Amino acid sequence: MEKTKKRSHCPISFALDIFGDKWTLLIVRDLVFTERKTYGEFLESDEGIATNILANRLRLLEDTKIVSRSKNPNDKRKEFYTLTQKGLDLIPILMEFILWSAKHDPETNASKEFIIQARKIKSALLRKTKII
Amino acid sequence: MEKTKKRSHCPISFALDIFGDKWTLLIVRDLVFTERKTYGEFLESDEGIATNILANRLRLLEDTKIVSRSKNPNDKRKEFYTLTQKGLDLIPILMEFILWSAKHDPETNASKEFIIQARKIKSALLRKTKII
DNA sequence: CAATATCACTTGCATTATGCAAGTGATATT
DNA sequence: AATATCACTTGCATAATGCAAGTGATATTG
Repeated sequence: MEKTKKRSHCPISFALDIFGDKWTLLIVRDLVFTERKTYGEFLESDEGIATNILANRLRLLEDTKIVSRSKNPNDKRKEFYTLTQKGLDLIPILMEFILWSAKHDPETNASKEFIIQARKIKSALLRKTKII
Repeated sequence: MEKTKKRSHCPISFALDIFGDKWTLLIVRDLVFTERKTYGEFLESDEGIATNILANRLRLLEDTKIVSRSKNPNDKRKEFYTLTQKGLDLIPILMEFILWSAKHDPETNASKEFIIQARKIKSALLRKTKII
């Protein structure tokens, strides 16, 4: 899989070249919102990523410096994956995904309280800046 | 192409089921940030989408109520595509994509002024809500 | 300490999606 | 009436994905 070719330097196209697929941001989601941090734990996520795809995406995330890996000193078979700053910078994107889906998926799992808090932040901002 | 199957009701997975690919959000980008609104105009975008993929994605965007189409009364060969409210609600996601890429692509095309303004909005918010 | 289990992958192969070029049918222009 | 344009569709080659069965290194168990 060739994920390194850039189609243009449009910032949206640049981002999609890296995480324009159905799996990459789910790994980032697991790193942000769950305790999952090893290969085996990512495999257990509900969506059921295939083993080869997971290995491929972890390599791409590492190549693009979104995650870094380190061996667990207590069990040298295990690798811990953690987000770099570049990866942490994806959190606002994830937040907007969540807000959009919470609004447009009638069966969303997103917790009401989470959405209320996230929306409050945004509306406070919009009032302050008089954009709307 | 089957884009209607939901893998889970995780809001991030729900969003990725719809626009977790390299093309869908580029069409939305064109509708938001450019004057492009017909099939032929989308084809001209720099990234070079294939004709069959464009047709497929426009159908999916229509099926998911993100865009709607209407015939041009002056030239009945032409279809105009426009964003619904659900499609307009994607703008914050696009904005976060732009901010992320502007930060992490050293060769980004994103205009400095645009980024400065977009960042101001966000930092005003963060100060106000004392999140950081 | 030998046998077995676990972990993080890789490999092979079938299925599905994408990319490219060449149509096609309806409408518009010359 | 002939040709051009528009929004697609079709066919086929190539690439990505999904699934099941390995593999090699380290850990655990009897």
